[in-house]
Amino acid sequence: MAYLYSMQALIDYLNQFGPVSKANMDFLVRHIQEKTLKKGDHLIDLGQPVNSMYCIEEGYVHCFALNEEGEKLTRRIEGPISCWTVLESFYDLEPSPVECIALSPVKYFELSRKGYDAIKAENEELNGLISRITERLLSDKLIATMKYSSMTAEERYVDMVENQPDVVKIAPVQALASFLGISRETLHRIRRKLVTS
Amino acid sequence: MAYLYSMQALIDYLNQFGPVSKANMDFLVRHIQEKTLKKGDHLIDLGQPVNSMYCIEEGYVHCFALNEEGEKLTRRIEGPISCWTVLESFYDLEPSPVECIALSPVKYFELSRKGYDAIKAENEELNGLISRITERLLSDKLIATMKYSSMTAEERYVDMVENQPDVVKIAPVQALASFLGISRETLHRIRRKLVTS
DNA sequence: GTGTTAGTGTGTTATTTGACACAGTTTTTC
DNA sequence: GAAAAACTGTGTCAAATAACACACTAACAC
Repeated sequence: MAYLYSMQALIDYLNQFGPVSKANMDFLVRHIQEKTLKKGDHLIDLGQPVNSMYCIEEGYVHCFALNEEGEKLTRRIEGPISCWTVLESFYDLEPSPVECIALSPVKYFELSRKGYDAIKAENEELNGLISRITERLLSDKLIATMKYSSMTAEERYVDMVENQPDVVKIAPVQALASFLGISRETLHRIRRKLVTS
Repeated sequence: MAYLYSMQALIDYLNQFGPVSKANMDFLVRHIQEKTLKKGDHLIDLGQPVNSMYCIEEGYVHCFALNEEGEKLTRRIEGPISCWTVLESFYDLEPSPVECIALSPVKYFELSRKGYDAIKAENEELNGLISRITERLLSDKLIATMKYSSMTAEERYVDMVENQPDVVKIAPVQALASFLGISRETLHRIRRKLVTS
């Protein structure tokens, strides 16, 4: 069985997490769907349960909650290539507190909860792989979040410019500012200061 | 085999995460040590690798990093009863970026990495239990951290007063302020405002 | 117990930030 | 491709915050 080029990228990504037999990888991949979004399409709607995990292959999605005034509070801007979901909804079967919309044309992989459960139940090697991936993704995200929380907005912005330059380029200033926890004016001041210094 | 009363509390805590046979629970518990700290004792030293997971049974520990000026930046204040460790050190075998010191007399349980690995390797039920616990603790912590990051310092303080009143009582104002990401003066203003209103 | 140190309450001042305003630009829509 | 909508840059001003200063209190060491 040969894979589409794009699926091969996902397989390479998954193989990072430890050895898996060809048969098991085939089983896993059969549960994953490749989908696309046009700019502005909704990946996740506010208030709907999130029953899938996602892995962006191309493009970016903007995930945000809404405050009382209807302003978008950016939770994350996801791009290639990492697996993610809306944790509080996926794990606790709650309605999603966030809305996710494509900022650009997007190609992504989707694994439903049903597929996720089937893979975990299939055999020991797959169960172990999924556990390792889940733990690694959760702990990396937590470490990154804690690191970010002890930095100033300016330090976080500089970190993003260095580590996620594509996100900084493509994301609307308002979304970026909201993600950094500051107003767009303050982000503007930071940018002005950084270019002149 | 009868357990000490205190160990029974830990067993009850672990049983929340799913059914485990008596034999397996015995096996698990044999790898856990109960220890104590006096106020001011170091649980984790800065720069040392963290090779254990902890579960506080009584008392509180203060975990903090130091900035360039040598000021303590509070990362967490841990009390009964939850399992935790210094993730970035435990998972990546790095030197600990934080120091953990007892704020009061402390009784705690310790599970070494060696014990952790032995339990995971013992059999399927224990491996599954450890995975479920790890995933649940990581995802809960991540959800809480993300929730906190979208709140103001005042909202976070009110949340702590409601959900962790003991921590608010026992923690030094400076540590609490640092945890909330504000100066001790600002925390003082928030407190004054809340009592008078 | 007494001196020393660490921690706390609170006022004043300087800095930073957000809110607002508005013109200029880009993107969408028909 | 013209009109509308959304977004961005930038100045002014008001509010919030950190920095500083210092008196006061609690904890600790001897």
